[in-house]
Amino acid sequence: MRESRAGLADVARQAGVSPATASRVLTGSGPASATSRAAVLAAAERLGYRPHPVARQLASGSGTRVVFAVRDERADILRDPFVTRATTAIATALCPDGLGVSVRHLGLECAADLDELATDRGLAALVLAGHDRALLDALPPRLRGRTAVIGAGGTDVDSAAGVGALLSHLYVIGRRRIALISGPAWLAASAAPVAAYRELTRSAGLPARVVRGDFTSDRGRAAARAILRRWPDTDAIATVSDATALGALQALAALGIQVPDDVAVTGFDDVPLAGAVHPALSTATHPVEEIAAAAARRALGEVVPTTLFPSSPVLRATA
Amino acid sequence: MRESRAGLADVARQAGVSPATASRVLTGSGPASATSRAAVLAAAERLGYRPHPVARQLASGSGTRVVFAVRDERADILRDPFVTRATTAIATALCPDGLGVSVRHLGLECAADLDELATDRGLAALVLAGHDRALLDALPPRLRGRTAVIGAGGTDVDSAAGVGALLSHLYVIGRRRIALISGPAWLAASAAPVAAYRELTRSAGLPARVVRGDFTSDRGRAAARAILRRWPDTDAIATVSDATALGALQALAALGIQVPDDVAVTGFDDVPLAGAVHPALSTATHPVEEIAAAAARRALGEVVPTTLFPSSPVLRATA
DNA sequence: CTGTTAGCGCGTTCAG
DNA sequence: CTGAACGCGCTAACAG
Repeated sequence: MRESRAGLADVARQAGVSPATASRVLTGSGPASATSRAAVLAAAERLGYRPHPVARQLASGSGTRVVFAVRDERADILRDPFVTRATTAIATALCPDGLGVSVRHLGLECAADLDELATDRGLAALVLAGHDRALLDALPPRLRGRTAVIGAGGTDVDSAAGVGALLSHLYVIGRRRIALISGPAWLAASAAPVAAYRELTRSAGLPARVVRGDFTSDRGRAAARAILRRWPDTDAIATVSDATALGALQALAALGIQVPDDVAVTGFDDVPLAGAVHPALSTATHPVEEIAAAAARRALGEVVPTTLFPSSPVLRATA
Repeated sequence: MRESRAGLADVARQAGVSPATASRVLTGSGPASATSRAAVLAAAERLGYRPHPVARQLASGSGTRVVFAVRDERADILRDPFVTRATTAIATALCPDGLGVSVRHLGLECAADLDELATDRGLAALVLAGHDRALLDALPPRLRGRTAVIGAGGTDVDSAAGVGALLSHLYVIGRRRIALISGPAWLAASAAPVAAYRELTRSAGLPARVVRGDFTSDRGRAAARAILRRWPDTDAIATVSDATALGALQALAALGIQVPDDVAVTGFDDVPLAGAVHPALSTATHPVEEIAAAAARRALGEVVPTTLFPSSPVLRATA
């Protein structure tokens, strides 16, 4: 293996053109005759040319890192399975491009942090999670066009359809008194699943039983207890997060209630070990890796078709 | 808010010194008189100076990203809770430094990949997971001193002590026929827990029952079944991964065996939802965030005291 | 201890 | 379509 460095200058010399031309060919920006293009490409190939990412970024003014900013009340959201999985997905997708990811927690009030991020000269793009419509509109100009939203708060996954499918399933297996543990109030995206729920209960003439949750298992536990205290005949509990569902499962077990015989339970997200618990959790799965990678590319300015990713039910044992 | 950029030159001018001096003060490298130091610091503060990470990295020759390379047979190890959590921890720790992290999967045979990483000019440091002694010794020279090892395969956490503590606990609560589901054979670090196990069983005169696992819940399920088939009187199953333990729990439930009454179970790692399952998993917890951050800093050349991080038992319901 | 002089490796104006 | 400059913002050698 050669002594590592083959610079753009080397390539240009080998190809018999100027560095400028070589640059144009290799970055695909700017005109170049077929002849010189071929020569440059060949030379680059032969020399095993690998552009120096740092130099390129300095010259072009683009940054070197994508920041993944997660907005939530709690700082330990950074341990959340969805967040860690998305982070890794972005970090994996960007590896070939020589870009890295930084993660940052943002409190609910984060305008100042966004301003600070806007002045970060090393920032190539921003991926936001847990966001609110208002904040997106108030995004600093420098961040506009370099930002993509992901996950809860985003519009990337068809969560209404996912929750809807799970609810339908509960109905199909005969459940008629279905309760819902929803998402936190501050999250705009919490509305869609609730709407889907109200739609079903209204059209099927079922009672509406909604308790607010917050994506934690503790809240799931408490919410499940509250539901059964208030509506003892509940025969199914739908949630919008696996953690919540697991908490609910714990509460039910403690009360000696059989799952799914007495009460069916559904989660949402399909966390890595959702299928490994007993009884195995029925939930909705999402292509988190693809979603995160697509968001990162879009934030970087690539034109990625804005597909609404599917939310597919995974029926295991709890429902 | 000012028009964003305050360059080193501006700071130097304001402070009445040369850019070089300003640089020396701000990077802490090189001599500087108390007078000019104060002046520079004050000017930087006043101007809200934020160094341009990319320029700095180009000039100093350091890279912009830390690569987190995970070696494993399966590519979906990148979805493993430990890996995703470590990734996020590194990405969080590096954010203030303007550095990002890239993740990459490495097969068991990865010498070529390491060579390629060695020629990556954007690479600031390498964090390795799932590594073998031999590979570390064969590390390309360019990577030497820029690499740190983490997690399974590393020597950062006192896993022998953690497993030992869990095993002792099982003994203390009266278990006398304890089986162990170990780690995969190719991982050097799999040896320590097994050694701790053999130590206990030998000194306490207990039967040794070891079955090989691989950190997956599927294997945990199969291994638990095998254990009970072969040694029906087993009253405890210790594992070296929470996923494995959850799989074992599923198998036990399917067999109608009560946990922990009939068989106690212990995991290892304390994955995010380990306490949210029912029965709540007893396991050993590790400061993954600190471990990962420390590894990243060490890889970057910072002198981080080489502490052996603790592996602390968390006794919940399964043992 | 400090200022001056050179680059780091590449993108990007401009003439031609 | 191409080449010659210049500059990104900062650090690293050297002299002084």
